[in-house]
Amino acid sequence: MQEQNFRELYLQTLEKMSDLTERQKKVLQAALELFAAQGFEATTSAQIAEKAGVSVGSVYHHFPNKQAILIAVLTPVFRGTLESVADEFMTNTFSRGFVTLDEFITNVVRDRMTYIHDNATELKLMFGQLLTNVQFVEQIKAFFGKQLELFVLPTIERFKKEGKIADLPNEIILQLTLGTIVAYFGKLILNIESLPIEQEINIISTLLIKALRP
Amino acid sequence: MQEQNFRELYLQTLEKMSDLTERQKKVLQAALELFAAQGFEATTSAQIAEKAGVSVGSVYHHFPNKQAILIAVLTPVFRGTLESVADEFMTNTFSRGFVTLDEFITNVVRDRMTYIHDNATELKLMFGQLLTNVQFVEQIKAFFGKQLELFVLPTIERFKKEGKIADLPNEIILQLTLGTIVAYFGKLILNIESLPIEQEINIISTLLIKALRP
Amino acid sequence: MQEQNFRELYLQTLEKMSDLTERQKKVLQAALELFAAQGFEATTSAQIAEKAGVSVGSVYHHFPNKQAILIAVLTPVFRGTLESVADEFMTNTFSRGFVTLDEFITNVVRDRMTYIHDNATELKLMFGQLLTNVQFVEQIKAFFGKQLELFVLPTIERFKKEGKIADLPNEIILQLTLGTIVAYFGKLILNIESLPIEQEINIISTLLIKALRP
Amino acid sequence: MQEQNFRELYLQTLEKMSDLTERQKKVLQAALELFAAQGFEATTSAQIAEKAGVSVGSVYHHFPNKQAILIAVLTPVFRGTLESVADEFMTNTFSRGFVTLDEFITNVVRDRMTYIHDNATELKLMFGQLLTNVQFVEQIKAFFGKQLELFVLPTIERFKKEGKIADLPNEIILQLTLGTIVAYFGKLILNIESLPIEQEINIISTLLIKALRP
DNA sequence: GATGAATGAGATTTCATTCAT
DNA sequence: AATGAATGAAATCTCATTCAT
Repeated sequence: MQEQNFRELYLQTLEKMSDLTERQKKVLQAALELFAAQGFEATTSAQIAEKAGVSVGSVYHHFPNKQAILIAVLTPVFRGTLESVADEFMTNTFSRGFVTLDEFITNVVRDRMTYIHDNATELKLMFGQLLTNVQFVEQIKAFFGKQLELFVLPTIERFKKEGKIADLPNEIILQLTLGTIVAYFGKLILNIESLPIEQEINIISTLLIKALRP
Repeated sequence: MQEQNFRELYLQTLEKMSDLTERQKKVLQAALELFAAQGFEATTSAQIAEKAGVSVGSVYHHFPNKQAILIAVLTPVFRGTLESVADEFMTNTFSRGFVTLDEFITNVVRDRMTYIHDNATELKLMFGQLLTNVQFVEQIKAFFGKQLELFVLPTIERFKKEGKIADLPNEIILQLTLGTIVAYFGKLILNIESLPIEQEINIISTLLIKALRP
Repeated sequence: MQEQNFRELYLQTLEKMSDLTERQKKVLQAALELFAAQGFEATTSAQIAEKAGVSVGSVYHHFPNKQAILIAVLTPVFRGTLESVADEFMTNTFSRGFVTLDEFITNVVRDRMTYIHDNATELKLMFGQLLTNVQFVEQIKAFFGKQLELFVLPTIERFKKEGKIADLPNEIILQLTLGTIVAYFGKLILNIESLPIEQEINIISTLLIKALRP
Repeated sequence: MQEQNFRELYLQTLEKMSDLTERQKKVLQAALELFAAQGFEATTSAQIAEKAGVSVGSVYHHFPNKQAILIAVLTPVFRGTLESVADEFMTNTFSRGFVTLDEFITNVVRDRMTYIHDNATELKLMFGQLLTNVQFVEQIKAFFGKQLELFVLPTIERFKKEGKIADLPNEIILQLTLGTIVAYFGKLILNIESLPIEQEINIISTLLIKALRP
């Protein structure tokens, strides 16, 4: 991966992402599934073209190279995973003016676990990239850090002040909460049977609340 | 990846793993680092040879193909990750006949977090394979499942009977515990600052104990 | 380059060259500049279309293929370079009934150096083709040979008979004269500073006259 | 042609040029002939490999890309064309302490025309590159300029001081001399019959001497 | 006529693997 | 055993040309 071009390609790609043709969407969908299943390097242009039902030349007519396809695929995942934190937190969780820790935790758990459940393929690709793509790690960290600063940490601080949550370092609270939630993704990947998602959400929420209560 | 040969190659490789020459160790170390950093597919034989300070021909003299190198690298990781559960659990934890949940949890957390801390590179490679290597997933599941059946679950059951732990489904207990522990690996990967490991172990243990107490 | 079609394409192209649309002229101008700067092979249809400000499809609407564009571009160059010899020689030089070698040489030098000066791009393309395009070489030779036979050599012979020029083989006279003139093109290509063209013409003419005098 | 890398590739290539294997020489010889006959862009790796009697992979084992082959081919041409000016001028011409303009001109003409006669293929490639390769033009100019400054111009100046040569601008003297000599190359390219080379040298020398005498 | 998306043939390049030394 | 040159199969990418709109 030519890492030096990542940012440049990213910006170029973003421009074109607003109005994708039907064909481009098919290519991206095919690429997403293949990248997630086999990894980026192990996926060939020919496989993408075939799965998308177009010619290889057509793939390259719309995207300058394979890396651009990766970026075009990652961008919505990236946004969906992280920007939605802001949107959904604000609209679903924070904006409702939660008073109890219970409601807060339950909502966060429901929100994120549902997201994981609905977007397992996208997340698989994202995790794969986190392991080997240094540039991507930086982008994720920058974006994720900002979201935390803006939305999550202030809420946790508020709970601390109100004495509704144990006085733990924020990083530990996040490690416990997110770790437990992300472990749900691990179960999906490993194809381990789970309880029905609604039940999972309830039990996990209860556990986390118990752990975090002062 | 020629998946049909995985098991066969694995067995062949195991045989030779007992007495590795100096040269072979250098190759495996180089391969480990490159696979972890770039992924298996993105790593070329030439890179491995160069990093190991040997010729390409030499690499192929000791290993029949690139996949065999992967297996040879993965095997100790695999064992180190999972077999050690047995060893260490039995020698350090279980065999001592713990009576309190506190001691049990604290020991598990210390054991696994220390392992993660000391073997981040190996684990990175393992996670990468978990995402794309179906055969590997099966092996991991089989092995991990057996270890759980043999050592971990009986202990948890014992605690349940003794009323020392909340009456939760085992999978939830594991999700909470392992998720929180594995999140420590996430921090390492993302290069996020942590507390000193001793402190992390203490706080995390305390939190998990609090969550799991009846 | 499909050489077998060159002549056929050439004849087809000639027919259409008399009445070029505005669009076709833009395409040919763009192609001329790109072919001269980068060479024929290194220039893509897309580049021509873009530089001409038209679509790729439009280029192919007017010309059957890339080679036809080359021919359409070369033809006027070809004619401009060689047919003009006839025109200009007859109207400017020969028809005036020169009596002195001085006037003859000075006029030839002025005529050709001015042409080179005004058509450097076209000539660059022509020289490029002379190096690699066998068909083109044949055409140039045939055409050039005819012009020489008809206009230039008779004049030289006349001068010889009149004792106004040294008794040298014609090919040597041409080598000296044309070589020195074409070297002016070399200076342009290499971006080497020259004297003002009027001065160049005078000095070069003087030198050639001195060399060719009996 | 990725022009930004030309210099870098050039330097890398030079290092390896000192000890070429038999196989590399065959590849370079094949490439030289094909590039000269068809041009760089029109020559495929497969053609080079076939003509050299090796596999395509083998070509790329020794040269990182097609451009590196071009550079490796051009370098000796470049050197042969220009460095030899220094060597041969010094050993054959200048060092003999010529006293007459006649001997000087005759030697230069013989030296360069013989070189052209013996290296027409190499020169064809070089001229082709001069037309389209900006980087190469710069290298040629720099090198050629230096050779002129060091060897040729001082000699011309000496002749001027001694009153053995007409008082003309140096650039004009070069244009006349080199133009006439290079025109010999033109004849070869156009496949125009010449006199026997010894005779050509004599007549051309005589003409140039006549033109340059005070 | 005009457009530019689509394509397929082919070019460049990569790389795991083999093999002569 | 060790080396690294050699190879062929396959991957990425390019581009002249076609064609539906």
